[in-house]
Amino acid sequence: MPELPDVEAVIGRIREKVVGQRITCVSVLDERLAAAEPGLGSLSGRTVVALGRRGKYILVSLDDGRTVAIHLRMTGNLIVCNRAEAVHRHTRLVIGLDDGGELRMVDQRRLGTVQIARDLKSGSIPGLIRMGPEPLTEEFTLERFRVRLGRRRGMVKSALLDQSLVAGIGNVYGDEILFQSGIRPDARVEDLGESRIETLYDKIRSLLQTACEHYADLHGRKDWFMYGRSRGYCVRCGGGLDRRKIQGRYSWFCPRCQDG
DNA sequence: ACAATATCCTGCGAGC
DNA sequence: TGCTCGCAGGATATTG
Repeated sequence: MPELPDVEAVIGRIREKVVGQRITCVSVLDERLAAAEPGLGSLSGRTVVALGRRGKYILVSLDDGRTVAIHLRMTGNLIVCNRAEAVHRHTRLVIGLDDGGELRMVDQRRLGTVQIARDLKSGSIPGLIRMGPEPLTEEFTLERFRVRLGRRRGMVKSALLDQSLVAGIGNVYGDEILFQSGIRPDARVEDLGESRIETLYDKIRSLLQTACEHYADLHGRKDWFMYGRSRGYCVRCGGGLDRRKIQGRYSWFCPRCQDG
């Protein structure tokens, strides 16, 4: 489920209940998770000093300088609840907290990952090494976007899904951004032209910003492409949507409203 | 360099 | 009822 705004929402929901807490115990309920990161038990006794985000990664900073990088992939979620509460069927990791609460990672499809880095900058988390600029910060400038986009070819949707170009965009927000920009997902990057590149840049920023700010109301936004996408029609012209498989997943678009 | 495909997983609804 | 198929808001490796 999570793209940049979703990851932000998860962090916002749990931050106050986690930061400042000392970890009392760790139990890994999924063998693959345990095998991929054998050091999870060593988190016991440490205190969480901060919660952050890089791309779609949730970064948990500890008092010993280490960072736990959590990626929720398709179905992952983080919740904080009292230890007395029943453990949901798909719970893969439980981190006990000082105050009697528990941070739980729930992930139906088990594609989510948890990795511990001794030092975030050491490059021990492969997915973070070539992570592109954060779209909602000043490091993501039009100029930088233009240059990086200019160096590549192929379909625009592929470019948006590439985390090394811009961090945090996924399949759904990618479609939304392209709809707002009036650009087809299978348009070629090399054919875009200056004005469309600028539009794309603006929409990436404005859309992600709006989605983060009004995250709770997103479901009811009937003027969003996402709303019509799940129903197969265009929220602007009312016509039927087309879809095309790009990067192994479907991109939805309106053939009338997205011409470029 | 890019595109298509397979892979990692589970579960849901559609269609037979 | 039960089966198979396609699909799901992700990332990566491999092959053409």
